[in-house]
Amino acid sequence: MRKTLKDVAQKAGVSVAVASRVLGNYGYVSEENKEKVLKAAKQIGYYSDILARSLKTKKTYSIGVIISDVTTFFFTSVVRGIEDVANQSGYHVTLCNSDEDPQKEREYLEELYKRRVDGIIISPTSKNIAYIKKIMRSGIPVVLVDRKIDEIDTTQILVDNEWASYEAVKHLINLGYRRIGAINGVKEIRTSEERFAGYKKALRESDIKIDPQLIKYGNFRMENGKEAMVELLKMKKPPDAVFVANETMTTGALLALKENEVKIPQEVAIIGFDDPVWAPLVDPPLTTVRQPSYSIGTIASQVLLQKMDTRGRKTKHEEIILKPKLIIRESCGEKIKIKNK
Amino acid sequence: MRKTLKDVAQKAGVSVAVASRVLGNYGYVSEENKEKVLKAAKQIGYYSDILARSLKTKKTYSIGVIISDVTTFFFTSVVRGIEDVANQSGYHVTLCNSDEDPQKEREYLEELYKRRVDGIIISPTSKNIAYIKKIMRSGIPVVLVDRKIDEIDTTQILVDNEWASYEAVKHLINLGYRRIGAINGVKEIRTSEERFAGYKKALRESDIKIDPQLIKYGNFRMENGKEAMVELLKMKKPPDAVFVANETMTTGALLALKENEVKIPQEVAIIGFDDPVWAPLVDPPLTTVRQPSYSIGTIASQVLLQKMDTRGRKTKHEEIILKPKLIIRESCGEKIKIKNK
DNA sequence: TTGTAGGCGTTATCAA
DNA sequence: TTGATAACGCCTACAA
Repeated sequence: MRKTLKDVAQKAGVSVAVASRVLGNYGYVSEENKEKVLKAAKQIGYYSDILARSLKTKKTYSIGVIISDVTTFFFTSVVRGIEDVANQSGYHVTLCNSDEDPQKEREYLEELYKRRVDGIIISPTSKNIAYIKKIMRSGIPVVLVDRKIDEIDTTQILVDNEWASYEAVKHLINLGYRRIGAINGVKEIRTSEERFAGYKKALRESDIKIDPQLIKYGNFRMENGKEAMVELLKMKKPPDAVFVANETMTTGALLALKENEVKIPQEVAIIGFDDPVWAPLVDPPLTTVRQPSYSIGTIASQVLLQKMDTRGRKTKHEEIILKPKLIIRESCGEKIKIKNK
Repeated sequence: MRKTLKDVAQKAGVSVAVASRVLGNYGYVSEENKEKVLKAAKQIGYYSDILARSLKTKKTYSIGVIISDVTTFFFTSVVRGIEDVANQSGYHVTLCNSDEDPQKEREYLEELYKRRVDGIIISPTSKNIAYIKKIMRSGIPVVLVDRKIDEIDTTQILVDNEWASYEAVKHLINLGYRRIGAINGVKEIRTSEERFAGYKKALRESDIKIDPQLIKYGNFRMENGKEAMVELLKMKKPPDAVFVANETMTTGALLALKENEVKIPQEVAIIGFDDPVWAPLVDPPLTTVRQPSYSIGTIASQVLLQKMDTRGRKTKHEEIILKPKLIIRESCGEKIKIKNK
């Protein structure tokens, strides 16, 4: 059976209060008793029951993380970042995949609330804003990552999406591409909007007409990227370059290109958001926008830890915006050179 | 402030017992009171406190999962499998990355124990066997995945590693390769041993001498794979094919080949364990051993759920062995054809 | 069908 | 310094 404080106290011949004090490392205890308790605890293999402790102290030393899908490189490294700093401060993280599904997101939020996590880090859909606010009001600090939500007054760790995709598309334009397609994420998500805005801005700036036919929307999933790319390829006049707004859709798009034996970049150039480990290995090495994903995680964790310390104080809307980086490899080639060949 | 059952009861004008009964959905309650309670709970925004409940019921409805690294495709999909079925039964999973570090593994085991998870799924190092047994003895069921440990009497969801790597290496031999290198995982892990055994068996069967110089060991990490491949390439007589024992090391090995501009498979053929989404996209498309990772997860979860139901009954050592599949793409080419070119 | 009250394992107050 | 003892929020005999 599971050992309790009472067992320890009995074994050590002291009261539970004393046992609790030495094991909890607070209050006054004589050296003698301290030793006795420690020894007894070890002997019977006692481990404190966090449930009971939390019930009493109102601290669970756990934080909840809700992201859309651990399966991607981006979130995977955000999570590692979060964990690495949270663990260091003695916090445990419980992870939830919302799969971009507001319903699931809502359920996980409730679950985390019920489990009394001390704080939450979330990459939110835009459908549970009211509930997130409610949770915050109840005293649980929340930090947003990756996706901005104006209505929520807390710290948000973001990436300069518009700037990054602007740079990416401009890169294509500079290389001589003019018919540039885009495979975007779902419209409702701020991140998608921003990346799309960068795309439009770059085209506009170069006086390239925006052709709605070249613009596709997906749900950030592989299949969507694939389908979108297939549609693009099927056009009478397909694009000569494509900007893809995230990692999984890029994988899908590349798969489509492969299956249709389209030469990259000779027939279609491609540039993707997110820079997974395999980007340099594909054929040809993929030019990408690299997000500082691990840093997003560590910063989010640090900010949250701090908020948990100063609980109660009202938090303001605050944005920490990180700059992604364009990693130029070979999937965009150089339109001009290609033409001259 | 957080609402409690008492608040609900007060609001509904009944006793906490009644409120508890309707919210907990058990026992007798009049329709009238049921409605009143439900309404009150909703109005004040009540959510049960799982901590308190768990303390009383001894059930946390959460299971702990310890794997080496969520960052890999293999574990990522094992975890998705686990979660998908656990969630369906109302269980929550808390995830821990041990990074192959026995110390960390031990800490997480303790943490999960303290947090009173109802069950544990672990892909273990071989250093905490005694502690795992102790946890099991205390009544928490444990299921092992991916790595066999003879001394632990519980269900283990495994993959036929020896057979799979035997098939992989035989594939290379059939294609005409004779100088076949191996980049293995750490020796202490059963999985590594088994994969290495398959390699040896295939060579032996074809009367190919096993050259210790061609055999490298890594810690399942990317850098290791890279270094090992570099060493292999530096040999006066490098291998003409290499078998790599897991995904991350394969990534590293491919990176090394790329950086050294080694042509695959003309100069060195390569075959990797694990089949990440990007395998078909690399240059050339990678021949791999695909493990049924998602199934490993779902099965582990199902088995664990069942064990949690029949708690107390003593469990036996039992192995569920799944067959991986060789996915032939182009990274092994055909030695003979290459020679004839 | 309802309500009272004790207990889950800890922490923490207060008197000794 | 120590030890009773009252919470923490919930469940659940048991009595009514």
